[in-house]
Parts: sequence; C-alpha cells; structure tokens
Amino acid sequence: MARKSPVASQDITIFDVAREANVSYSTVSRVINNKGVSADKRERVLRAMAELGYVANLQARSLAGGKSNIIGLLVHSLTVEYFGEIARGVDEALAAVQYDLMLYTTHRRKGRESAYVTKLTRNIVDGLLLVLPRNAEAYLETLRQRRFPHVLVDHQGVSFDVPSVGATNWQGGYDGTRYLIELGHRRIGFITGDMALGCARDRLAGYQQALSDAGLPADPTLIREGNFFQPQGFICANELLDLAHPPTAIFASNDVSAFGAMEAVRNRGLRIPEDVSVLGFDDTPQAAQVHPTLTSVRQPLAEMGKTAVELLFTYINEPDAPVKRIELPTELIIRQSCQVPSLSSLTLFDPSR
Amino acid sequence: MARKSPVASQDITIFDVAREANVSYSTVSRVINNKGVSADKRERVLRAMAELGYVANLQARSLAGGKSNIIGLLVHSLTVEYFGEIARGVDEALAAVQYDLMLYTTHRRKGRESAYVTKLTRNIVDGLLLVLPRNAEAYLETLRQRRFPHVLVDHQGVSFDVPSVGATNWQGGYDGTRYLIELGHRRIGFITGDMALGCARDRLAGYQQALSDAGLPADPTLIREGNFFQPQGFICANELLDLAHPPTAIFASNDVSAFGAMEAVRNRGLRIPEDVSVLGFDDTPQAAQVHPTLTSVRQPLAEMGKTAVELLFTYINEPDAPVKRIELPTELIIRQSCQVPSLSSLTLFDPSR
DNA sequence: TTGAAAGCGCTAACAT
DNA sequence: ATGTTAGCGCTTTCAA
Repeated sequence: MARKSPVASQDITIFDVAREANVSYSTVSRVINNKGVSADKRERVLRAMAELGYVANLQARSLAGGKSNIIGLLVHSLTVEYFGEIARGVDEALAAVQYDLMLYTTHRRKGRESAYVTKLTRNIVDGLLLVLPRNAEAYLETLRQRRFPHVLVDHQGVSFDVPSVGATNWQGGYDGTRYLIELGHRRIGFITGDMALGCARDRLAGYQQALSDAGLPADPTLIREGNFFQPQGFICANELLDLAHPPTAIFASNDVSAFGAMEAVRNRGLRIPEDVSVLGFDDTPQAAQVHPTLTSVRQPLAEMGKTAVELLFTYINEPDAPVKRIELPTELIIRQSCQVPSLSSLTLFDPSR
Repeated sequence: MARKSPVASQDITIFDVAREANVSYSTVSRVINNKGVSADKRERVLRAMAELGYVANLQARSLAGGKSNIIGLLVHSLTVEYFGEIARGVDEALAAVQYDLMLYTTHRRKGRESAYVTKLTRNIVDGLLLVLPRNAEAYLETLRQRRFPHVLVDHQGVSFDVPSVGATNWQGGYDGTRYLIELGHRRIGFITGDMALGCARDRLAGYQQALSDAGLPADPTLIREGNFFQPQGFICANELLDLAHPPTAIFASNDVSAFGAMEAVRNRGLRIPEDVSVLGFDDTPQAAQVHPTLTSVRQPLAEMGKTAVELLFTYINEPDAPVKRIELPTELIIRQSCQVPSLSSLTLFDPSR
C-alpha cells in the first residue's frame, strides 16, 4: 500500500505549508505548537494553512513525542444509561479542548486486563479514564508503575490511593432516607446495588445511619440485595411487598432498580406514591420521563465525567501531581414518586388486593 | 518532552525484539504482519516478543503506511440505549479482529461536519461507521470523494447510493400491525418516530399497508406524530386514549415510545394487555425487563453493528468494492403486552374509570 | 527567532 | 527468505 489515501493532492503536510508560506517547516511546527515565532511569519503560516486546508496528522505528532490529543475511556458496558451520561460529560469536556476519545471495553480481554492496559499505554492515548472498574488492582498497578496518567470514575475500595472522581454516596443514601423519614415513613425498604462495589456499600451505610439517627429500628428484612438491574429491583420490591408488615416506601440504590420496583408496586394494583413511595438514585434522564416522575438522589454523572477529564489533564500536564480523590455532591431531586404515607398504607395492607 | 513514557526500559521496540531473536528487524516486522518467514526464525521472534513483552506501536504502524487497526464510530448521542446496542455489536466484531474504536459525536461541530470528517479521514482511523446520521449529505460527499471506507447504519433517504446497513422497517411495521389485526384488533393506534428519518416513515408505511390489506379503514386520527422519545410517547398515547372511539391497541415506532404509552395506559387505571395492547419496535434489552414484558418488533441492533463492521472491512480491503445496502430482517418478538381485545375494551370505554 | 538535522517505531520497497 | 534502506509527518534538539 503506497499511500493511505489515494487522493494524494489532499494530503497536505507541514512541508507544503512551509513552502507556501516561505518558511522552514520547523517554523510551521512552532506555529502549530504555539512556540515563539515572529508575528509576521506566524501570520503567513496561518494563512497558508487555511488556504491549503492543512490538517495535522496525529500519528506523526504522537510518534514524534508530542501529544496525541486522544484520551481513552475504559468501560465494561455500553448499554447502560449510567455510562452514557458519564461519557457525555467526558465528551463535552474533551470537545472543549479539541481532544478525541477512544473507547475501550473491558469485557474484551477477561483476565488479561493488565496486558490490555499496557497495550493502551503504549499506544495512542495521552491518558486513560476508567469508569467503575471491577478488579482494577491488576492494571492500576501497571498504570501507576508506568506513571501513565489515569483517573477512575466512581470507584472506591482499592487498597491504595488512586486518582478518582466519585459522588458522595454515603451522604446520598443518608439524605434520601432522611427525606422519607421526614415525610413520615417508618418502615423503609432498601434495595441495594451490587455489593461488590464501594458505591453500593456506601449508599446502604448512609441509609442505615439515617435510620439509626432517627431512632428507627434496623430491620434486616427491609434490606434486599439487588444488583443495579431492573429485574432484580422488581424481585426485591416484590419480596418487600410480600412481607407481613411491608414498607410504606422503597429506596432503590439506583434508578433502574427503582423502575423495577415501580413496576412491582403497580403490578399489584398499588399506586405510586399514594400507596407506596419509591425513591431512586442516580437521577438518570429517564427518571424525569417516567410517570409518576421518579424522585431520586442525583449523582452528577455528566459532571463527574467532566471533572474526571479535568483531573486527568492535571496528570497529563504534571505527571507528578499528587494523587487526588474528588467527591461531587449528591442532591435529592424531588419529583412525584414519594409522598406522606397514607393512613391506609400504614394500617390496612392487602397484597392480594 | 523527551519520551512519552519515562520508564524507557518498558518501551520495547521491534528493534529490541530483533536483537533478542538475532534477526534483522524487518524480519520481526514480517512476523508481525504474517509475511513469509522461516518457521525457525518466526519461532525465535515470537519467543523474544513474549519474553520482552513487546507491544506494537500503532502510531508508527499507521504512519508508515500500514493500518491503524482503529475504526471510527460517529454517533450523535451516547445516552440512547439504541446506540449502545449497536455499539455493542460493533465492539464485538472489532474485538474479534483486534481492532479498536474511536468514538466521535456529531453534535460537537455543528455545521462543520464536513471539515470534521476530513480531519477524521486524515487521521488515525482505517474506516468510519456513521450511525443514524442526520444531514449526512455534506460529509458523505467528502467521504466518497476521498474514497475513504465508510458505512452508514440505519439510514435511508440520501439522494445517492451509499454503503449502508439497516433493517426491514417497512416489513416490521407491516408484521407488527398484522399481528395486532390477527389478534382481533380493529382500531390500532400508531405513534410514529421522528418523521425526518427514513426508518420512521417506512414503519408507518408498513402499518398503513397492513391496515389496507386487511380491508381496515385508514383513520388518520389514529396516527400520532412522535419523536422516538418517551415523553412524546406518553402524550401521543394519551391523545389516542382520549378519542371518542379509542384504539384497543397501540403500536409505537420504538420501545422507548412504547414505554411512554404503557405509562399513559396505566396512568388511567387501564391494564396492559387486558384493556389496551401495546406493541413496540426495536426490542431493546429493556423490553424484556418491564412488566408486562413488551411485545416488540425486533430490530437486530447488535447484529446491524456487526454487519456494518464486516461491510466496512470489505471497503477497507477493497476500496473499489461496489456500494452495497444490507437490510437485516426484523422479527416480531411476542411477549406479554398484547392480547386479544377484551369485549369490554371493544365496547365500553370509560377513561375516567 | 529561525533553519537544519536527527529521530519517534514502523512498513514496504529494494536488494541480495 | 532475509537484510538494507528509505521514508511516513511530525517534534525537538542543536546551531546559527
């Protein structure tokens, strides 16, 4: 293969620009990189670039030791709305600084993550964002050793310090629970997330603390282990509603679980929020689109993505900047799915209806 | 910046491998590219690569005229499940051939798509996948002129032939409607998609044809213009249910709209499917997770992604392969949300209940 | 400030 | 089959 593009005339290089502008090609490079160049020459180069329609070749820049202006985003799934929101924030932050995005999925190389990550660092990207990684220890060590810029999004519980951006999950769990308590709920069901994840554990801990602070009993039957997916939310909610003394409110550890819970409630002919209140976590876009709209503890997902990008850039620019963990505040977004428990839901309760 | 990685010892090049294996470094290159090398030397090279932990540098390969093993995926949104499914298929097909993925979003460069696409073609990717592009004419022309490998996913209605992969939308609309007719429905509401998109128009046309073939009247009040989003599905369904003579079934042009319709139905205390049947389109993963599970015309999204990758590779390998449009079959996935219309829903109908 | 020259790691002629 | 050589387009010394 001689040339990548058969239309050679369209492949304008720094050299063509130099000739057109009547300067050496290193001067053109300096203009591109904002190094010192006399105003006069800079002007000529800029004009030549515009005229010729010059576009920098990233591979060459990167090869020659410059930056590639690409960062990598490592996720394990593309089909979850949660990731989409984070990716949106990342993408926006990147667009602002003319960076592009490489997308990597972890499921590709089960058990060989470390080798995979090595490959990434050897290649195009200037830095790596890892979203909610499981078993990250293996490759985090590689990344750290290679002093390769990286930031985790929404991860906790690794044994050593690692640059990361997350949300105040404990506080979110606490605030959501307290809100329900203040509405008058006394029996509040809780559907956990995937307990292998720090964020899930923190949310549960917040719930438990709020209960305890309010002097409410910690009834373990009110806590059901979910996995952040809708069907499990449905199942857990059914279990809760089947209790001899069912809860008047259900707090799900994410919106998707909450949607499952909403279906379980409605499936029995019960109304939301009249008969049962439902509270979510995340505030994904869909929370505002369902009916009744879902009250949810907002996690600023897109902003987390954006913040992660910013943090990553500090490491790209200063590889020795101190390891930092940033926690963005959660916020309770009140919509329609929660209300004061009705008298009937507190006293009568006939699941068979 | 001297070296990209400060840990020089870890940057094993083809040269190091050559020395370790006692061959010239072009031999190593040949091994990497599966060119003719004697079994003996190939063996030595492979072992040296493993020992040293050699990882190819993509920029260099790409710069030197080889392939980058990266393809670009251009979407306009990351937050829609539909895209995630397609991306999943793309990602899987790519993983199989050791390709990586660059993600581009169109919204970044409003009105400058053409320049943006030029930049892409000048850079890293070997080919470009464009998912459901709007106003694609501008950059399609650029792509075609540069003879740059590209494939559209799920697009129709551009004025000239363009390589693309889609689904049999007309047939899907037809089949879904006929299924409802066969169940006994006579008044079938239809919520369209974004009518600017060919796929939305085709689905509607299929619906209309099925009605006509069954000798059923084409009642325009039963057709509501949606936009593929949930809130509009909710609104349209409400309008349909408000009719003096409401439909007994609602066919939404995608699952997300169908979810909105389901909520509208339930919101009035009506049951699905006893009182109103609801039919979706796409068969996104969520269709199987809601309750009742949603009967939907399946669009093989992941497979469309995979097929698009395969088609793209034919163009990468043979730039002059003929322009081809592939249509994958839709398939009706029967679940719980549709049934024979009940007598009550055909005769009595009291929205206030 | 500017130009010349030396690579970055690799592929693909070109020799042998 | 294998080694040698010349770039790919760029950044970055090094001189001037």
